[in-house]
Order: sequence, then structure tokens, then C-alpha cells
Amino acid sequence: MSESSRKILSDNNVSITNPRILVLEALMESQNPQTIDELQNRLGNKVAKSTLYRVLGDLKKINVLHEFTSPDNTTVVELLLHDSDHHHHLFCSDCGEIIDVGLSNEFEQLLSAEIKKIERKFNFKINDHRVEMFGTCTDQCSNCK
Amino acid sequence: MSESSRKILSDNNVSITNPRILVLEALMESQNPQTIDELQNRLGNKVAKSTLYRVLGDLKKINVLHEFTSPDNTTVVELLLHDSDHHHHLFCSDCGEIIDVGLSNEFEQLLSAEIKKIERKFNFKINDHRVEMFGTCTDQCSNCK
DNA sequence: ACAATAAATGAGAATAAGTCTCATTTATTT
DNA sequence: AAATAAATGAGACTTATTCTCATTTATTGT
Repeated sequence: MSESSRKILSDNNVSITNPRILVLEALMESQNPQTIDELQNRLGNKVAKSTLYRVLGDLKKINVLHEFTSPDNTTVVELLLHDSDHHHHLFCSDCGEIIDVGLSNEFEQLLSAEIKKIERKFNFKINDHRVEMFGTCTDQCSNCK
Repeated sequence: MSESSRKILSDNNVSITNPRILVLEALMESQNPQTIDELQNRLGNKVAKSTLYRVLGDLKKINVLHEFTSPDNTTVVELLLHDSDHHHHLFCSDCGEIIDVGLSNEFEQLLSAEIKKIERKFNFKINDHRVEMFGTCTDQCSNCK
């Protein structure tokens, strides 16, 4: 269904075009963050490389896309539609997999308190944070068999 | 003093060469993480670009250098000589400054406990973690005046 | 629905960070 | 001090990302 893709675009006053819908659908096909390569493979030749990067830029601008870099320096991208989707990342150095991880509410509250201290100490306004965890998946993930 | 640089190298069975010493000293000149550009500027033309990247690779291999990426996708590098140097990062989206931040021991213990839960839940062995905080420095930092 | 206008796209050229090659220099070992 | 092994410098090469511009697609006003 391309309905939710269309809604994302219209809600943000971004014109509804085929490449934008295709990229959004490709992003929604995976639960976890994907590399640009994975995205390109999913899209086949349906969207030009330059357009893909431009659309990703557009989505960042309307704050529905989160882009970051994995420990092996690969750019990785994920949809982030609601503030309530706040989560963290777990990186496997064996297979490169990146997993979205939620931490407990109690812990998030403690973290917020800790961050308030940091704001005061460094005279910063902190508006986001993320915990990154690095390790190895000890069993058969999709890539590690 | 290039003594500590020499010691780092000899302690790790890496031959002591001029470029390696120069890079280590340049890294030690800043408390906070630096971009490759900053490093290159510090080094002037005393070390070739290819050598700089090679030396950084060497230092990563002996685990005294930590490399990561800032939110604007710039590669950033910092010395990390002792395990006790564990810390986190605060990023200013206005001026790009990156600040090393320590969190309280109590908090680190809670975080460790939370991470143990994640290890079990995802069947991972987690060997490192980092909290990234994003915001703006609300007053005059060296870049924001 | 239809022009007119504005915005987005595709294809490939341009840029820039990082890697690689290889002849020369510098360290290490004997 | 000579022989061997390792590291360096210079620049070519690679590859991810950005840019350009002619063409296509969406939007707006009538």
C-alpha cells in the first residue's frame, strides 16, 4: 500500500512523486536500518542514484528519516516517523547487522536526568540522544550462518 | 615531549618512526576529538596524506585510537589510551564542536545492567557502548562567537 | 480539464575522502 | 656497518556523494 507513503509526503507539504513513494516503500520494507546499497538493491533501476540521494535528503529535511554511520563507516538509513519511535542501536562487528533496541522507560528516565546534568555542566541545549552498543551476535543471525 | 608517544609505540611493538610520533603528538594536542582536516592542518606538510591514513590505521590496530563519525558525517578521531578513559560525546549542531563527556559511575552501572538485559534478549555479546548526545552550545564556544 | 509555471527527475560529469602502488628512505637486526 | 625488513611520499586510483542541466512530471489558476 502506498497510502502511508503518500500521507507522509502530503502531511509534510512535499509533492507526491513516484521516486519518493518508491523510496519510502523500500525504507518500510525493513524493520532495521539499511545501508544505501541495500536500498539501491531493493529499488533496482527504478530510481536513479542521484534521485535516491536527493529523496533521502528530502526525507531528512522533513524529519522522517534518520541517517547515521555504522562502526565500519557505512552510511545507514531508517524511517523514523513518530517521536515515540525513539530507540537505540546494537551493532554486530561480525556480520554488520544493525538492530533497533528499546531500553526500559525507567532507564530512559534516568538517562534524561543524567542528560539534564550534562546540559547544565556544559551549557548545552540537548535535544536528542542515542545509546550505541557494539558486540557480536553469538548465534545464527541471517548473515552469520 | 615525544616520550609518551615513543612509549605508546614501543609498548605495542610498533616501530618508532617520525610520522607516527608526529601524528601521536598532533592527536595529543587536543583534548577533544578532531576531524581529519584538523589533524592535517596541525601536521602541515610534515606527513603525507597516505601516511597519515596509514598511521591512523596502525593506531587503531593497537587500540589506542578511536574513530567515529559526527552527525554531519565527518570522520573524527581521538586517542584512547586507557580503558579508564571511557566516555561519551556531546555534539553541537551549530558549530560542529564535539565534547568528551563522562557520566556518573552510578549511571554507568545502571547502563551496564540495562546492557546485560539486551545481551540476553538479543543473544549478543556486547563489549562496548557509547551515549551520543545532540544539541547546541548555548553560549560562546571557541567556534560560536 | 488545460495551459502555464514550478518542481522533480535521470544521466552522467564532477568532487572529495580514503586506499593503493611502487620506487625510495628509514628502521631494525646481525 | 651491512643486510634485511618495514615504513614513507607522491601521486594514481577508487568509490560514495554531490552537482549540472536538459527533459519529464506535478501543481496552480482559469
